[in-house]
Amino acid sequence: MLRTHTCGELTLSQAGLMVTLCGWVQRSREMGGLTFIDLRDRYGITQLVFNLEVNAALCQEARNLGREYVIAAKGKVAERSNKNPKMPTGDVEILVDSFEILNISKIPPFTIEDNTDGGEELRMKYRYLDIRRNVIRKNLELRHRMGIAVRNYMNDQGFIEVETPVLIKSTPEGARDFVVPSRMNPGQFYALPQSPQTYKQLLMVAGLDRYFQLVKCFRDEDLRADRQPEFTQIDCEMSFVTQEDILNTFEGLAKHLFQHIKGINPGDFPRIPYDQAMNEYGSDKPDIRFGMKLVDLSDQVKGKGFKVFDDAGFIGGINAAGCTDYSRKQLDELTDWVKRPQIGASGLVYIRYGTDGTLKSSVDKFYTPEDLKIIAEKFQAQPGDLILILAGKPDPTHTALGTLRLEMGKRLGLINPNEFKPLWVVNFPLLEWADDTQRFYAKHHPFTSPVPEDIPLLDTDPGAVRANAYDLVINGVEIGGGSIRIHNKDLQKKMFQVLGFTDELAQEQFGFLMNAFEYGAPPHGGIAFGFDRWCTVFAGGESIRDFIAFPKNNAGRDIMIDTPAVISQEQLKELYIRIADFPSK
RNA sequence: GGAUCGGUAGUUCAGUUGGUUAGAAUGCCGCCCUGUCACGGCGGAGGUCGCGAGUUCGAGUCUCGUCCGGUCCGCCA
Repeated sequence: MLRTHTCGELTLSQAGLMVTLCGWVQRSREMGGLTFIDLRDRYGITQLVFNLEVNAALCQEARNLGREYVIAAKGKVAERSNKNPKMPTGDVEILVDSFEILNISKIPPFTIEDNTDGGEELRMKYRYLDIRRNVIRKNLELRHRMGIAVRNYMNDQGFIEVETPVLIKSTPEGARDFVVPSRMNPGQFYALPQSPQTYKQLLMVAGLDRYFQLVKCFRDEDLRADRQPEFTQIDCEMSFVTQEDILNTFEGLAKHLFQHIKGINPGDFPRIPYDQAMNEYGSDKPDIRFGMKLVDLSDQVKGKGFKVFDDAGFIGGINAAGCTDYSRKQLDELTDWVKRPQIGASGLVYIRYGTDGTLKSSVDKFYTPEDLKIIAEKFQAQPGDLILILAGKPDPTHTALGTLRLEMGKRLGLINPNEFKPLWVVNFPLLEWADDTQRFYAKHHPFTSPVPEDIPLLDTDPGAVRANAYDLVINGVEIGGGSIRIHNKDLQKKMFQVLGFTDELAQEQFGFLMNAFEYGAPPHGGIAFGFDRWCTVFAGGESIRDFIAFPKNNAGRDIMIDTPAVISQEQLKELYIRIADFPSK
């Protein structure tokens, strides 16, 4: 070993000891006759001291050390005359006898500090320097502890971790697949898994009973702050279980993580049906850290001559309590905000409940003070409150109100970043109708079982069929989701029919699964959690990129190694691939 | 596919109705300083204002195009 101790562990109890430390030069301070160097490694920072009077040559050498030089320094641990209570090693320093430069460094393009001056792009380009910073390193350490805690809990519950293939088969449903050409099978392609879904079901047919895996998954879709093309799932499946069993088992996992990582007991998780989540929060992943629930006004406000409301399929609002000081200008700004294409509302109606008890609205032409009073009562509004109302088609208006609710919650400071409110959303619809392609799509995935009493509806009213599916939501973030699966070949076949698959296509794509179901498939179900997101939520982070060692940017590029990149003609030729003309950049 | 914000010193940013030599902080370099720890003091270097056209006597500033980055909608079973 080049070192005897780390830079984070020396205290007064080691005073007098000869030690050797290795690390990076964080910063040096020259005081004329004295030179101080902060030496940093993963574990902390220890101060090195050089005294011009004691060893002039060594002190001069130390003054030539630049930021991020890597050195090994040998010396005696000494009590400081001026202690620094802000750092764990602040009681001691090393009186350096000798040091060796293990490597020099160019001046880093940004400062390696908690509050770095580096922008996002630069930090990504020099990610290995970014990871030297406490912030990112601590994120990766949190991720490590989370992974260990997950494996411990799952192991204790009798789950076994099984690795499933990464080179699999492309399927038409769901996200776009990343594909990989096969040299040995010209013209044919593997796909990278969007999830190990079918494999874990086959492991249930195989009798493994309880499976889990911390596994990389891949989706070739456009990215966001919370979406990467490759990401990690905690993928789980169990046999001989009901939905109740799964919710209990994995509420246990979540509580275990809350306990061991955050040191908190979140209590039992509420279970909210999908319909209720949409009606009350305008979202299937509600942030229930604050109220401001949606209020349905559809029955109250029609027939007063206001055409927008009379023509709307749904009129609803929220009570942004305490916004009485919102000026006309702010309300106009809020109106523009909801009219942005991202939200898509056509307008915003407000009712201001003045502190003097008067009601003033943007639709006074159509509604008497008495009308407004009745509306205000529906919101349980108090003097000083501000009611915001949107109208339009039911689904988009609920969603828009949900977005407005979150925005107002943020603006009013109702969201406590240190609070955690997990919940289950249950009873999702099984299917979703798509107008453009005129067919149903699986809301979850095509292996999700319908609620048994709704199975007859598959023939008469597929859109009304509820699924045995559930999501875990924490603070408005979808952490995971799953379902009880179909384990019956005929029902699976029926499901593919409803989704518009011909029997031939279903057989071609998923024949291996349906065939397996003919050999004694047990009832089973499971769940998968977004591991990166869970880490992000626990740390109160904004972007999952800060919890991934080497993430991709918005365009799916790794700007550090500069990929994706073109490959050689020789490689293409081996793969029988010719690049077609494409719009040049 | 669409919306929107940004690109100026190594870095993070400011830059007025278009007008002299483009600024600040920090970092970097040099000198001074024996108890600093975001040390301090003095001095210095450092710019293709992303790129290309256009308008203008004159463009960091206005227009168009383009590239790059951030956020969001669509998309993400």
